[in-house]
Amino acid sequence: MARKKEYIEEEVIEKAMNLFWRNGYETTSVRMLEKEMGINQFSMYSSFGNKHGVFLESIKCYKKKAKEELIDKLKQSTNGVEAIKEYFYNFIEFSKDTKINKGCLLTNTVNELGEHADTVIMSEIIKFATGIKSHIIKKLESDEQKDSKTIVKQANYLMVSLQGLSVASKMFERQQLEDFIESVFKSL
Amino acid sequence: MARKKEYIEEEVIEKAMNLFWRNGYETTSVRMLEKEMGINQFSMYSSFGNKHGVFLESIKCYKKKAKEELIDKLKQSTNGVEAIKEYFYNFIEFSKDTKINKGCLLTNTVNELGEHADTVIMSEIIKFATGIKSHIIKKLESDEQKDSKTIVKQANYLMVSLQGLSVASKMFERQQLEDFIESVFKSL
DNA sequence: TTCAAAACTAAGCAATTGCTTAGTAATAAT
DNA sequence: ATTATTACTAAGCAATTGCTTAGTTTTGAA
Repeated sequence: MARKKEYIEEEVIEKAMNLFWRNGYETTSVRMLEKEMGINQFSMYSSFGNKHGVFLESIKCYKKKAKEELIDKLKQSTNGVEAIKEYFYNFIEFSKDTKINKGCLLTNTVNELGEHADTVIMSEIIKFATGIKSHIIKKLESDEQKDSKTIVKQANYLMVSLQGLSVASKMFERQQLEDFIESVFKSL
Repeated sequence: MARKKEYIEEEVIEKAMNLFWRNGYETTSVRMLEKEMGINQFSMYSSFGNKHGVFLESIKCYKKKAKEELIDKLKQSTNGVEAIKEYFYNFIEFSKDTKINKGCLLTNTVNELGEHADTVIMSEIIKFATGIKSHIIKKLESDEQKDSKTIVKQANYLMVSLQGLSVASKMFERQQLEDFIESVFKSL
């Protein structure tokens, strides 16, 4: 009855996501997306509505990828606090690019769009951050000695440190990042 | 012989700087700069060459302001490591805005432009970061017990933490930021 | 007062932005 | 084979981008 799509939406969104990850939202033009995704603007707009829609799906794609490559590993590990440290190191690998790292797409987005960021996108980001935090808390709780108050404080500390690692990975050398991670976990 | 300028370049640049600080480089258009600076585009271009030139001068203006309000205080203090902690707290006040903080203009810039950033601007940023680091090292050295190797490691740690604070201040509440700062300095 | 130099106003430039639309091609139930 | 439905191509839309330029006003030394 109708013609078939010549592309798989999930596949082209992953390409879009990588472009947004490298360049940010504003700097990524629809023409660039066209080329990278390998589809026409018409197809883009009929599949995802507008540039914003492409970005929103890219965010979801990123979350899925980060879940598979980072969060699931954290969840499965039985190493307690050491597992969180591994998460930090895994993140550096996860965000690797040509020489300079790409950071975390979600952190990049908040940093770029700030309060101008769409509420739907912001809620996606907050949900993700909340998820990571609760997993960190679980790992901290495996250390019996800690009371709940210090656990919350340490979780906050680790979350901000993670942000720091994301930004710093875009400008600092590997050694400095490792120094940072080691120092962060020395105090726990 | 010639007509007088109706504006003071230093004054209009400070206004431009505040706009860049709030919005970032790309999102700040020449029309917005026109309004905020209170001068015509022609004047802008004759004084500063192009948008990039306005930005470069804004960066210099930011560095000057940060020096006066943050770095000089750090330098003058005799509180050792405690002085660095005060620097962290002062930074939060320094970057305050309506509800959400603006972060550090230089960190924001690296984060936005990444490797696309102009080399002149990048060298300005690196010079600034190097300056802060050397001041931090001086304060760390006032603690006699530390050997030079741990001082370097701790300085790296504090620099990345500062980046983290900059980004986190754009999305987290005051309490979480304070928890972070306290945790950072607990381990030193 | 004259007049060249500099600073102003404002209109407009080409290029790029996100997005739309008119026309054509493929699909499969009828 | 016909036909309605959907997906494609590609041209083009208004709006905005950074920047320029033509023309006017101000200035102070000559």
